[in-house]
Amino acid sequence: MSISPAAGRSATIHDVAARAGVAASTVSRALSNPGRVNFRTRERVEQAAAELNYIPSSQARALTSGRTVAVALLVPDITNPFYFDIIRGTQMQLKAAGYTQLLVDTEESAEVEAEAIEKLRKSADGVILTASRLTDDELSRAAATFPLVAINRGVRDVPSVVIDTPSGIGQALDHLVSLGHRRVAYISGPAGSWSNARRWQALQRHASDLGLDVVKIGNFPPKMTSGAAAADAAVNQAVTACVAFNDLIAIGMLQRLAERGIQVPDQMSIVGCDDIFGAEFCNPPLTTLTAPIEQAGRVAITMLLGRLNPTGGTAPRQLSTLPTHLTVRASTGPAPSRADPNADAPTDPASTGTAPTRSAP
Amino acid sequence: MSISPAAGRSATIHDVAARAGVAASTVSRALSNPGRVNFRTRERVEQAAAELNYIPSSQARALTSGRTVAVALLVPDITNPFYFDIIRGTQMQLKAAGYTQLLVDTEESAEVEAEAIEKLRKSADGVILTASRLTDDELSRAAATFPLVAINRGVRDVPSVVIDTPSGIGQALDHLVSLGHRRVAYISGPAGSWSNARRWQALQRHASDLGLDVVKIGNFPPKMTSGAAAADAAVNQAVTACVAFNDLIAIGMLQRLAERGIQVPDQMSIVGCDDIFGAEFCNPPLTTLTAPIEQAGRVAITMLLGRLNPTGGTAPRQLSTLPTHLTVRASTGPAPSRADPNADAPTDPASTGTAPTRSAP
DNA sequence: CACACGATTGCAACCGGTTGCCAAAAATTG
DNA sequence: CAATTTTTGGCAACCGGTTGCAATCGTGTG
Repeated sequence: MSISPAAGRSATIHDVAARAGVAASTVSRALSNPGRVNFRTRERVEQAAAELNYIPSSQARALTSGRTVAVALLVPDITNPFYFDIIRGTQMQLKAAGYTQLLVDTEESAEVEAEAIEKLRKSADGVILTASRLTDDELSRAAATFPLVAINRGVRDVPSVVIDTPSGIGQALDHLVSLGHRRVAYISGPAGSWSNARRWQALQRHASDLGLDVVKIGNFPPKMTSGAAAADAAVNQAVTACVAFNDLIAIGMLQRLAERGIQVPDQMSIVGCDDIFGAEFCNPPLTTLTAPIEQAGRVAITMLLGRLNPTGGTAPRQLSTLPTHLTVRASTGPAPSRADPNADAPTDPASTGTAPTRSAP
Repeated sequence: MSISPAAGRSATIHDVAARAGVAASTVSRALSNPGRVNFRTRERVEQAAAELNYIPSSQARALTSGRTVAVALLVPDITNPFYFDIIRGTQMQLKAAGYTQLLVDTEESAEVEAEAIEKLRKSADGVILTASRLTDDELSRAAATFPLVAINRGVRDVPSVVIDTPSGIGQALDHLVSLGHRRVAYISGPAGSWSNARRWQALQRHASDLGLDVVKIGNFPPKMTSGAAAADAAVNQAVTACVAFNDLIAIGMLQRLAERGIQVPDQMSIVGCDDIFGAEFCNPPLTTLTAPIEQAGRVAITMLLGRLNPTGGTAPRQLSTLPTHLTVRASTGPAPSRADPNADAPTDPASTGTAPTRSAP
């Protein structure tokens, strides 16, 4: 080879320029703006680049063009398998578009989250927020000055994709009612969670439509370990079925109930939310609200990239709602007969007193 | 405020310089090299920076300093929960050190992997390779020119952290023997996998020490769906126990066996590998080789950062071996009596012919 | 044959920092 | 008090690209 880059260091645009016998600017144009240079010149440049194994520095490019070709994904807690599917979905879509994914754990903290967004402003072209802890106000302010898409958080003026669990909740309740349940508990997730609030709300509304008796139990961190306390509380409340904020808690409950010798679904039915990895093969397999989590990630990226690279014409959608559906597996079954609703639980003679307002068919 | 940055755009080092009444270079030094500027000057600069909410551009900094403060994690398939724990472990350690994680899916392809490494050379300070598909040669060549740590792949001159499954395999086999098993199958993972080869090797060695009869079944992709074929093959081979390449396959087998009405562990014992999320609550809970996966991720990052920021003195370790141990749960049990070893499987009268070389006590 | 215009390509400034080198200022020394 | 150090801070080059503007060249046109 006649001209080669300084030993060791990887080739720069100048090396390519020297080798092709043109100016650096021409190389830049030949590679990123073909048509702006002569056909034959471009060929020479391309060959030189290939020979030198030239890879443009995304850093340097970002400096002038302002585009980093990277998108950050903020999750509150990587530990939660729910986010795995989102990580996966976004990663796939990003890769397809040639973008890089920056993964950031915000530790369930609004402060860390806000700080991360500020930092990312320079090192990413946009951000996906999952289960944001920011206030509505902070959120819409951030969205006004930086490309941003929220997942599972609906706020005015913030593009978002939300998973329509509320409608799924209806299906879940119908299912439970059809199995004869009359008193169900909602196992509440974290206090600040938007999704949690929505689910509880939907559950209340549907329950009152159906004349169901509902109680809300706890606010629990969304972890498997919360399941134990939740399960205990549930049997103590003498409900025959529970709808849990998410599958993690639900699976934790399953474990605890098994430990206590309480049969699922014979003595207690459990419904989860999300249908995460594991819901299908836990014991018993979990009836749950299947959410298109991975798709949510993909859609979020599509929305984000849509506004990063506007293709004229149609403005990108502001809100995408993804449907859920109930997947019935083995953790739900007919309500136990009144005989001994909870052989194992602390006796509570009043428990059957809160009779359903609607009589059985 | 007297001097403020051009409306809208976020503050640059020059804005800070202007506001503090010093040169940009002074600001740079004040912030990154205190001690090089006067105490009072530094204070002024810091205050100006704070007032302007100045955040240095990592891009620009990377351009001159060469350090991007980012580390890439290459995984062959984000779909596999095994990597979730690695993602988590690396993410945690990186965050603690102020680094950013770049997540890349190499699609189980050596080519994509090599390409990614080349790209990353400029945009990351180092790379963690999990289950690399590269040849030993490519790998050590890459490691020679770029900070790199491999997980579960031992190659000369390539810093790596390997999980010592082979020794765990011994424990698993002992366990099976103590339960009376005499003929076990190894459910093989992907053909090219280094870990798979090691596991199979270790299994053979230990089996011959114990006088066990072993067969290798298939090469299966490391997915749950592989479990069905694996399970069928296993019952067909008239073994009473299986050690699977990983938990994913093992769980898939569990499902298939349940489907066919074959009792685990009464008719067939199953041992997994890795102890991924889900192994604990599948049905029955999986006996498996618990691997410190998350820790592996953390250790890998520690090694990598160790060589990125040499602290004089001790050269960083080249190889870190993490122990595993057998976690016995409910998927293993006493070998079925000879009566009807596989009521459900195609009859194979010769199956008991391959008697163990060592007689029972 | 002079002039104009489009296609190409080079020059140079700039993106936002970092850093070697030098000079002014302050402190130390004889 | 002059000479010598030591501090401190500015200048300018540079990292690896991008891009506005101008120069060059070829050719169509009047």
